[in-house]
Amino acid sequence: MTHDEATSLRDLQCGHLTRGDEGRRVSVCGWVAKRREHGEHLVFLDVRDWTGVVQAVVPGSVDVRAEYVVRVTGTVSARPAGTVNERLATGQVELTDCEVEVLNAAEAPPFPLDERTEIDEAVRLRFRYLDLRREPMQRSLRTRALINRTLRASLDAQGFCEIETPLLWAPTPEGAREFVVPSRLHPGEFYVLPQSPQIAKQLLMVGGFDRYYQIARCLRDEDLRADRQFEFTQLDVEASFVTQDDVMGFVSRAVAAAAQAVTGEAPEAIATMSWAEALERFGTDKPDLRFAMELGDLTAAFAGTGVAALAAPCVKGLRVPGGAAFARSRLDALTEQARALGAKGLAWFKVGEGGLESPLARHLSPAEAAAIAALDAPAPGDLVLVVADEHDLACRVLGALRVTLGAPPVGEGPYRYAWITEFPMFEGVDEDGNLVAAHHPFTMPVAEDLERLESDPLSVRSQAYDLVLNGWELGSGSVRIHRADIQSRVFRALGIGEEEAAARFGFLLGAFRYGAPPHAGFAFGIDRLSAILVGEENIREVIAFPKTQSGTDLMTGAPKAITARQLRELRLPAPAPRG
RNA sequence: GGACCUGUGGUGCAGCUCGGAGUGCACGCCGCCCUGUCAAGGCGGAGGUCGCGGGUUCAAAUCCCGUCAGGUCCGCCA
Repeated sequence: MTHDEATSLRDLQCGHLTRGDEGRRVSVCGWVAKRREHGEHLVFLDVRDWTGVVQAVVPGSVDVRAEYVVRVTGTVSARPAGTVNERLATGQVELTDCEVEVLNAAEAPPFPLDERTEIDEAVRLRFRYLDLRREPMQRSLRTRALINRTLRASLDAQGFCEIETPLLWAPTPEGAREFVVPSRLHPGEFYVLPQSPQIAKQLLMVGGFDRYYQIARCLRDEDLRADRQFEFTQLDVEASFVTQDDVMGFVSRAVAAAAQAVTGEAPEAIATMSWAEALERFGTDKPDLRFAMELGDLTAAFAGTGVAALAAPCVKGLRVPGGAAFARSRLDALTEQARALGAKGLAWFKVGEGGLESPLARHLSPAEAAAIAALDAPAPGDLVLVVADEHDLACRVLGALRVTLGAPPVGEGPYRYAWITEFPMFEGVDEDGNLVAAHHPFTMPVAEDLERLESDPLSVRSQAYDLVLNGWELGSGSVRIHRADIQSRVFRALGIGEEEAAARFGFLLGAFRYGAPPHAGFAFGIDRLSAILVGEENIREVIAFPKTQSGTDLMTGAPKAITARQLRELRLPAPAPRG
């Protein structure tokens, strides 16, 4: 305890009473967790605050029940022999000769606030203020606060300056769908809420703040998931006169400090892997390194194969330990999943003592069968899944099956971090035939690839890097383009004309004409890091007031209609009825 | 936009496959009893449009169709 927990109403918090306080007459405040009545002359009250529970012994009846807010004044006493409760942190002591002051009565809560009962999440969200009173939410949000202040301390110590940036920003249509805010003073015109402080922080670099950070709220009007809310929080970092390695160092130190603060253990040094290697070995750009099951390459073995289903530019295999025992229905489900991901099919081979068992087995040449049987670390009783297709698709399909078959829950240790580097500059081509930026259009290409920007753009790598933890993308960053000539070439490659660039990012490009330093940055999701470090698989568990998957708030009822007057002031037409 | 899972007193479940009276369990709630309990105990009681609508059937919590809500995922998330 670094602060004085006493207030005008209390001397100690409930969970902090110990034998050392014996004999003191003290007051505690909290909620009644439990009442155990033994007739007119003896009542036990468990009084709870976030630090824990203490037993109060009341000589006589007392008119309280669960969740009443009380101030209890009593004498800290060692419990009589035989009544010590080992399961309670304060179980050596109790408050005796108690006077109970009811600070507020309470109705019976809609669900029990103990930890034993799993409550439907919709009910928890409707009564979130009660859910927050429960121990798991207390632990999650307080751990998140610890992460926040550890990140701040680390970046402060590394010479970073915390700066806030606007929530009301200008529309820059690109990337994620933006939340729109109508302007009252300028009818018909709009602010947008920032998807991230990306452009603002680059302007801070031009402004001479050579190490900036912010714990920033970001807003994206995209569909929600277990790891995605409309609004989420990023540790946003940008620095000048740095390289990719400098930024990765800053972030690695901050994340390591936060992880150590929570788990008590320093994470091992974060491995670095190229995007190409991650795709080749794990079939994804966010590999879960907690388990093996790496993809194997069978392309050479199947070059010129006679099996039509396996004739493709790329043949990849995945060994599933013990998978030979899978029922046909399970194999069918895997095949279904592979098809849903875009594969034409999924070939499976059960590895038995006597050879391969599969509908395709008798069509294989001996060399092909041997290659499958030898894949990875072969053992009888395994299953080998094979996808033959274009290279990236084959890898991604098996990468997804690898996670389905092998990944533990994300919040389950150990924690395995990885830096993924050398991303492709462009993801592919959109409907109009223009290249699509893999990161964002201000990302610097790898220097030695720059000469191919026009001739072979899809082969150009970028100086972008992701931080991955247990198969979740924590965040990403890049070295930014600070030179107008390179920026023009990238815009041109993306099909963004000079006029369009000026309209969208004019103020940024203008700023870059007045001496932009070389700079680079990163941003990672504090919601995701917090969820993983507290052992949850869903970021709603580390957010005080989250939205449902359909974007509603079950407690406030948001979103809601606004009044006709509000609409008039904003010069917005009343919306047409739904349907 | 799409796929799948879930919905039964305040809470958590069972019942649904194979239709037969809202049947059951635990917690909570209300009343009474109880001087060392701590998931206290004992006795009694209240509490349900089985998410909603339609269909099949002599009969629907159960089968079928639709719909709403919550969740997981695909698309989307530079």
